[in-house]
Amino acid sequence: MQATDDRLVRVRLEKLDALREAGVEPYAYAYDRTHSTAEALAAFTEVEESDGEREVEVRAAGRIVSLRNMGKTTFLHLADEQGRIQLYLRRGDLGEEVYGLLDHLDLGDWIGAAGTLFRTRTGEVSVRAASLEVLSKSLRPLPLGKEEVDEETGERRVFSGLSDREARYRQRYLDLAVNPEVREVFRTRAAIIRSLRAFLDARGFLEVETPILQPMYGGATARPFLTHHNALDMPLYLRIADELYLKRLIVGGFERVYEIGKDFRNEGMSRFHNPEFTMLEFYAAFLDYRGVMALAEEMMETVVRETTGSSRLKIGGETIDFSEPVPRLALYEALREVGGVDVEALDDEALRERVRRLDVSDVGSMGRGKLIDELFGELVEPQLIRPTFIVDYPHEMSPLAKPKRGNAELVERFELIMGGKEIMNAYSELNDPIDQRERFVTQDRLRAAGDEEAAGIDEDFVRAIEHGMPPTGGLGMGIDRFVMLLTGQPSIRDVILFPTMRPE
RNA sequence: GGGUCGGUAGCUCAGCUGGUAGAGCAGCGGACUUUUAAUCCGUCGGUCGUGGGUUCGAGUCCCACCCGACCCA
Repeated sequence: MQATDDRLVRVRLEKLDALREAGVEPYAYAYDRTHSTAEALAAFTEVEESDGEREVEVRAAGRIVSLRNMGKTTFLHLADEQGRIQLYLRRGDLGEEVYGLLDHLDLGDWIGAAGTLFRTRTGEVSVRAASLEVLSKSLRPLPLGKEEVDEETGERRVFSGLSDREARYRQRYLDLAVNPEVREVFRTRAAIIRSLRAFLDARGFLEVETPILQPMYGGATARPFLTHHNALDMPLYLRIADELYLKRLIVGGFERVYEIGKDFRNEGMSRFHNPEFTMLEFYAAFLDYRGVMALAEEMMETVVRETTGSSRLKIGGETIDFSEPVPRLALYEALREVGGVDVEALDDEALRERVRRLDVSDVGSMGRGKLIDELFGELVEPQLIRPTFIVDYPHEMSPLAKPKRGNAELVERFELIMGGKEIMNAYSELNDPIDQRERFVTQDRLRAAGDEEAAGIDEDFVRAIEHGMPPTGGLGMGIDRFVMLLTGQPSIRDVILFPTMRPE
């Protein structure tokens, strides 16, 4: 296994030496590029369509991704970030010495070439090279697949290549280098985040950064990662949510704040869960959850349109038009109509029994809120492919949300479910410090009773809102899952550049 | 944590009921001055995930473990 690897590397090391002996530095410092491959192709087409006479000179640089040596002539493809262009090299043009460098070049090497553009007999726009420079010699083979472009459909068919998922995640550089469509996913991811920022910035939100290392965790129900600060000799947690710090900023007088950053949850991994993931949270003074919902709806439509070019998007086989209003459905109603369970008609024990039937572990320790959450997750969520706002959650499940006006059993909260998964979570933020303290105390009791997901009492947070927090609406959104939906990727690992893996 | 599937050459894969490992691509040598999955001739390359076991003989059967994918908790 290692043997072939070593042999391939050795051959390339020999070529490296050969280049140096020929007086060529195989690791260049810079290259004066005039055109990207895409720009070169565009420039040629432009000339061709106008006068058709003028010669176009280009200096292009990239990685060798295909190589066809025909003796005194060589064809190769040079790939840069956005595309590729063919190079046509002739011994007669380059001279013995420069053409001879090709003997020491391989797939995967970075080179720069200058020359004029022309169209080959078979119609491909190519660079007829007048000079050639080695920019970086590769010592390991890239798992490049051969590919064929279908003349009629323009579709690329790749033969071989890198498809092993484990290798793709562990050595993402190879995945990116060899599979251009993977680069596209991450470009779209960046565009989505840019679009979210622009949306919030334009509406008066201030982007802030709050601590990732926290002396106590909170703002969500999840198990945290624990670390230790040596100089202070104290435990620190990696945050599970930004919420409690962002609301402190609302107390401080910033009326609209948001943060996009990593949260960390020490839980199982799956197609939808990575231990570290990216979350957007925003808080806006003077809005309740209805105001947040309106904003969320507009934000979603804007981002979908800006990043996919259309407000229509295909999710789970259905075409969804994000310019249409998102339907709202009360949680209990959803459970009744979609899940077929009338939660309100069941007492705690009957509810527990109903959940037990779903084959859920640890039913015994679950409170009513958690039981309802389980039922929803099992029976309703997977069926909600089209975006749907689920509203009005039980009080018990939401220790940071305001009671619902007219029904103190419920809180003013909504989740956006889409593609069968929770994407957003929002509420009218609890700003009554006395109520907040009581909720924390209840949570603390659950924790003492063995609920590892329940948080403790954050005294400083209570103290902060004792100083007065205006009515505020807040929202959290899982960026990774949102990107999955917008890019059609089946696993969260396909939208995280370096997903968490066990060591090799 | 449980179930299913997978881990064989650098990459992508084949290897039937156990008989001592193969292809394509990449590599190496050669031919070829408009090729494009270039072609043609020749050639190198493997502790078959790891460790045990069964057997005259294990990539193949059994056990344990490691890594991954998918499904379930």
